[in-house]
Amino acid sequence: MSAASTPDPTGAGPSRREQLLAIAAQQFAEKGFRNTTVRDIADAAGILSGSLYHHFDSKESMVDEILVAFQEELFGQYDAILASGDDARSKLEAAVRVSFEAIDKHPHEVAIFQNDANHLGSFERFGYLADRNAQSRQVWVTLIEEGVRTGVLRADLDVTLTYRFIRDTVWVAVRWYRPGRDLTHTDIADQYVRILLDGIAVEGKNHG
Amino acid sequence: MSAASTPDPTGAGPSRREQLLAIAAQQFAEKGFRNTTVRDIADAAGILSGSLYHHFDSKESMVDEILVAFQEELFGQYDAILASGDDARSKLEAAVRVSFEAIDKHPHEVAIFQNDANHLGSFERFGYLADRNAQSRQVWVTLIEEGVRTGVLRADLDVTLTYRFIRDTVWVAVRWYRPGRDLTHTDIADQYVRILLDGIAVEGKNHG
DNA sequence: GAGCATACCAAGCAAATGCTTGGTAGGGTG
DNA sequence: CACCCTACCAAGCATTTGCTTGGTATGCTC
Repeated sequence: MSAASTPDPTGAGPSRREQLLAIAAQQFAEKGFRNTTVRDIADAAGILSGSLYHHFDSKESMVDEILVAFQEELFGQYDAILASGDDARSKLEAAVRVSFEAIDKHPHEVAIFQNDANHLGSFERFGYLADRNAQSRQVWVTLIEEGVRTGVLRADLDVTLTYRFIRDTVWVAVRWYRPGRDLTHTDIADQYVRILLDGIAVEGKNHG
Repeated sequence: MSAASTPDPTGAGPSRREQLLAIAAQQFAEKGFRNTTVRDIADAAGILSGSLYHHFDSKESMVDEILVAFQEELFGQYDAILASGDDARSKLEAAVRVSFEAIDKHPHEVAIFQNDANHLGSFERFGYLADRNAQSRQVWVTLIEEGVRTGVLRADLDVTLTYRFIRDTVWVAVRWYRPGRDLTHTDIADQYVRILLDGIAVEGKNHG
């Protein structure tokens, strides 16, 4: 038990704070933010609930820290894609792939975002969630519109509806995708991109 | 106040029990099952929380009644589609349309199912949720496999992945669809079917 | 008008929950 | 050794939550 109370002087591993955040993220993802008690988190960490308040101000500040860190990483990748000189189809594919990679690397964070962003967003403290949501919409809409303009995507697409279709389809996969099973996130991204772009029907059998 | 405590002898309108269930469904859909308190429901109904227990055994029995009624209606429609003599593509389209119609007519029930089925399913009382989930999977997989067999759908489809793609894409729409706005549920179903079957790319521009 | 059913109130209880307070143990540093 | 920092415990408080209990008002029915 002495190891648990010993700080990490070498700085090699994650700090105790980061360890606790990872544990909290898992709990939040599994049960939702409001349904996770500070005692749940503390139990999972092997300490008492009161001890969490040595590291964090509140339960809210824990999710806050979790979400902000994740979003900064994700949107950094989106920005890089937008700034690249590739054609619209390649950029769209890249954005889908980056998203599935995020599900693979940060499943808890994505799940929290999917399940609790709506509820958390109603508090002033989490107003940035709405901003990030708008930013995400901007990324996808930009890519879709560029695709239509350059003749890569069908001109009769409802851009907003298509945006929702892509967004929902990609992120909702966090509900069933589990790393390390038969299909890798790259496999899934491949097939999703294929369905999204070309549909599931046999080519040339399109109805009018 | 006397009207509220007067039963409906004609049998024309919904019973008080049904009224309260509708109010509960809305609350559950908005805030989730566990995050909705019996006082929330009672407040929305204009009564005290204890009075709810004149009508229902528990908070759980309320969701139970809500979910069972909804599922019976939905799966009755799926069964009718499966039993019809239409071709695979028509049946697949019909199933998608019926699902969007369910979102339109019973948004609260669908939302509860989407958000809380996982959590509720861990209790023995709600074991039927897993059964219904399996039943739903069976419906879609049957339709997809028939489509592949009859040459309507691409033979290289991963059936399971395609099933998840369709299921997620359809039901997650409950998150943003609001009845009575610009797009009707029929409009949305049309476009979703089109994207699903033929993709968003311009025909003949398929890569690979 | 006596009996009964429906719909509700008023009050409260036991458990759970977020958070606080005061204290302890152990290691590093001067 | 004195001092301080990190990490934690022990105990508990105020509030919230699901649910219970005993009672009241209203209208229907015979």
